[in-house]
Amino acid sequence: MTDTAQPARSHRRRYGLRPTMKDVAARAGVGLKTVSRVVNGEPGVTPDTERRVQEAITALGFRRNDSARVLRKGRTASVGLVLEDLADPFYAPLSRAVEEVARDHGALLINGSSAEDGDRERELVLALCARRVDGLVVIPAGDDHRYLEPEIAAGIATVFVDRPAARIEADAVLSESFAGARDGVAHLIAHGHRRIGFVGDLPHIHTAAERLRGYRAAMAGAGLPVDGSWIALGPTDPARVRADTERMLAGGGPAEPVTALLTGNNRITVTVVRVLAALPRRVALVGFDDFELADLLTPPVTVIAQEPALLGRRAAELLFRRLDGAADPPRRVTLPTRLIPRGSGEIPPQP
Amino acid sequence: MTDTAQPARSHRRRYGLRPTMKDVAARAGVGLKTVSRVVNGEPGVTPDTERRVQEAITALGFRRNDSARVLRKGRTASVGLVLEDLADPFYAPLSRAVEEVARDHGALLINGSSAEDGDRERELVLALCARRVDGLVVIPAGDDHRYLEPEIAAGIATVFVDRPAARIEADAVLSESFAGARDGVAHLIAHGHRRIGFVGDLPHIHTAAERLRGYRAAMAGAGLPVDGSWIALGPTDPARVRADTERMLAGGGPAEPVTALLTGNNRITVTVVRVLAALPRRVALVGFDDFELADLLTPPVTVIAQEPALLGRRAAELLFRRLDGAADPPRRVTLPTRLIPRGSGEIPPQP
DNA sequence: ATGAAAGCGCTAACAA
DNA sequence: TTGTTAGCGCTTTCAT
Repeated sequence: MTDTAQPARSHRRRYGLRPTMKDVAARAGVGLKTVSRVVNGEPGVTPDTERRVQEAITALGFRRNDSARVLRKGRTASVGLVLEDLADPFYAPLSRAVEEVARDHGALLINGSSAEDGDRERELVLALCARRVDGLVVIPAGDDHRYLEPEIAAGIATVFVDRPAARIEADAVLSESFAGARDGVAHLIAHGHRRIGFVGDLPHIHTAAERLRGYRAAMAGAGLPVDGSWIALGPTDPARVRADTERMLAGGGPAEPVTALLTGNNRITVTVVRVLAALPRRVALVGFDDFELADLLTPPVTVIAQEPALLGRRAAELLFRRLDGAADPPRRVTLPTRLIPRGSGEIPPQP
Repeated sequence: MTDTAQPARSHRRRYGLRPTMKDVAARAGVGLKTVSRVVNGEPGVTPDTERRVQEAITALGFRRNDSARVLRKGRTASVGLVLEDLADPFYAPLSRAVEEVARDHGALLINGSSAEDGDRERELVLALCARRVDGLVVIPAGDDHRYLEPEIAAGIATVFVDRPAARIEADAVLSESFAGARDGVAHLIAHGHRRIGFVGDLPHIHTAAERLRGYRAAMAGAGLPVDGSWIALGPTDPARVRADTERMLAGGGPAEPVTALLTGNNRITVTVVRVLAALPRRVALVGFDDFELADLLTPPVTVIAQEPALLGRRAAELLFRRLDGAADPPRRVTLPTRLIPRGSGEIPPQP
């Protein structure tokens, strides 16, 4: 028996009487390298030897230690994904798509939520780098990614998605936020609205800024003035959105209240839908991002749809292209959005 | 300069001119161990030496290689999560909660989707074990988890969540599927229904079987017969659910059509809501799992709510308790469900 | 306070 | 076909 000397091996982990290749080799009566060959399916082992090794493996419950393998080979066959919130219905399909592509390339996915906090993003990214993930897909929260420069220089491929990197050149896969928002507002204008509000995300977030720009462009393009009170930017949490929206709809200031709204993302849209549902007056609504059940609400919600799964897939594909050696300069891929009229965006202005 | 000899070091990774502690030590003019002390914040380094080491670290862009560290220390400070689908709105908060707890314990989360396929689950779990994750949280898809025995024996703590392990004793955190379904059906019966259908998941899935059992128990408890055509089990994909539901609502057989439905999970509920929305006749509905916007539909959907985030948190907490050495026998934690009446479950029977 | 040596479990290079 | 040796980058142990 090999495993009787337990107390003497106090340097092993508490539970960890993990057999190693050496143990397997001893048990099978072969050399270490032969075990390695069998475990990795390399050629040059007689069927008979292979069988004996396999037996030893199952008898001992051997499982190759990938940490050691990684240390030797340099590649971890894993990629990191850093996003804002795993539980956000917009990011869930994105992360699923990244996982799918990673799987096709034999890689595991390690992921973490930054909670929209730049410091936490940095901490997470660096932890992933310390683990030597082969590559990173990042939905950035921070506003300065120079901390990634040494990592990228050291060979950790990095692709940003949904928002571009700040202060460094890097691959990015984005949706057309500007054009999408502009088209959404133009759609409302085409339906007769002249006083249109925008409830958006924090302005330092790239997509939020772009969508605001799109909103302004559409208004300016139609020669419509924009009152300051028609724009409410802030965190996505429901209380803030609710308060801002109610304030905007109440009017009260010198300007008359808006008759239509553009919302900056799916979380905001859902909260605004709740506010509007409780309102006697009918207010038109176009929401950025599609969301489940939008078509079954009353009225069904008109949206500017992105394809989160496609964002994720494209980002991951680009990442693996880099890992395969593609060395052309950083590229920015942009995916179109699509306006889906469902009802809420076609409500005419009501006083 | 230290990094001029690039071509000679062909054994390094393509990009990977990663400085090591040795490089840092050379540059700072100190010993290797001193660098290790600084990097890990261990005591016994003069402020002056520490400063020199820090300078070398930033100058070289050094980042500790955690693979090597893991190899030495035995612990990876990471846990694995295997679930059915990252993008499922039920599992997203669960995985988020696991991540949160892991983070509190300084661990990273590695996760993968099994796509409800037992082989893929096994493959994923074993890949995670090979990476020597400290522990695993598993939403099982397979029906035999004996393959995990050597891993668990070797010290990889494992907690099952949402569904119990099959054919092994292991920790599990579950919702009360039986009682929840039974109460949901009892609710429909209390509102006058006598012909109630159940549209559920594949019967080999533990929760699906339990919910079916709950359905039957409630019907039997009220002395109501159950026609075979009132039960439709199968995969969650919309086409199947739609077809089965339409068939059930059409009646057509010897039994009269059902006047109310219990649906077995959130994905199924959403599809059934779509079917019912297109129907002239009003059919009562109670759905297992709460879902976003259920309260804004017409009618609002009565649900049996679980708390996915709590499931995840409890599972992760139990996992880390195990990792901290808790060695009591496997336990099964059960969380209650809550019936939330919103309208669809209170519709009286219509012929 | 600091460093030298050994070795974690594996793979690459080279013998036999 | 099979085995031996060196060493991946780090932590541990033990000297100094």
